[in-house]
Amino acid sequence: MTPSSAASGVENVLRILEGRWKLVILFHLFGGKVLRFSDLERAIPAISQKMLIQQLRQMEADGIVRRIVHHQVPPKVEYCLTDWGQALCPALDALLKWAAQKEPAEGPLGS
Amino acid sequence: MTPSSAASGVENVLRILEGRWKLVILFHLFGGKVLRFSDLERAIPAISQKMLIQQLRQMEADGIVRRIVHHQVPPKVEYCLTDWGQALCPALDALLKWAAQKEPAEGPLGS
DNA sequence: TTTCACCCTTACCTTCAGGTAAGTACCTAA
DNA sequence: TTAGGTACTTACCTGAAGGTAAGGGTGAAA
Repeated sequence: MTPSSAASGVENVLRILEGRWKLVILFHLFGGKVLRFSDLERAIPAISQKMLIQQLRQMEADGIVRRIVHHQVPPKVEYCLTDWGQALCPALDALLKWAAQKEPAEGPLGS
Repeated sequence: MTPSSAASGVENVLRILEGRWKLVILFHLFGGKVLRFSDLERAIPAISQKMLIQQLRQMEADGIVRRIVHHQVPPKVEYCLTDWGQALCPALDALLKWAAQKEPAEGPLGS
């Protein structure tokens, strides 16, 4: 495994997580929660409808979010995580723990 | 811990890793390797000098890369990872393992 | 006096993620 | 006939990341 191949493997993962709102959505759905489109709008007031649907569609295409359509009037669409999406939790936790390890005394102040 | 605060914690980590070349540089330095500027240029032929230095400087500012200047002519500058930078390895591994877990049979083909 | 290796720095341009604002389609209720 | 709720879609704009190309400073070697 070369540095480049390892890097591109991680890049593929990051590409799934990148996007201004994906992590927020993800954390709202962690724990098996099932939310409607309008629930997510309310939970994330700063997001526009365009962005919300765009991020959800990408996450669905990536296989971390499942979309459930109920054919009703008015329409009802629910979103939840796939098993694979749920499995992200420990990996993100590892990143958080790494961030917490940082030694504060590292002033790079020398000229 | 709210979904938003958890998300922003992870976002701070991703901000360190984002950047077209940072992961490639990171994987070239993993394992305690110490490389000169020109070594990195040779190792990553597609990168421009501007990008190489830009990414290295950001990684240095983030505290994952250490820069060692030898005052010589011609100049000699070496780069290696900090302890904290090395500690990223297992966290990235967790992401890679997560990616490997993905079930192939997930065709979202229904209309 | 010109060339060379090395490590950057600067100016300029292109691309694209993400933002705003408005429109669409459907049926219900008044 | 009009208003309203829900889940999108579309058009347009902006800022920042990243790309290219070129310059700069040093001293040894030729």
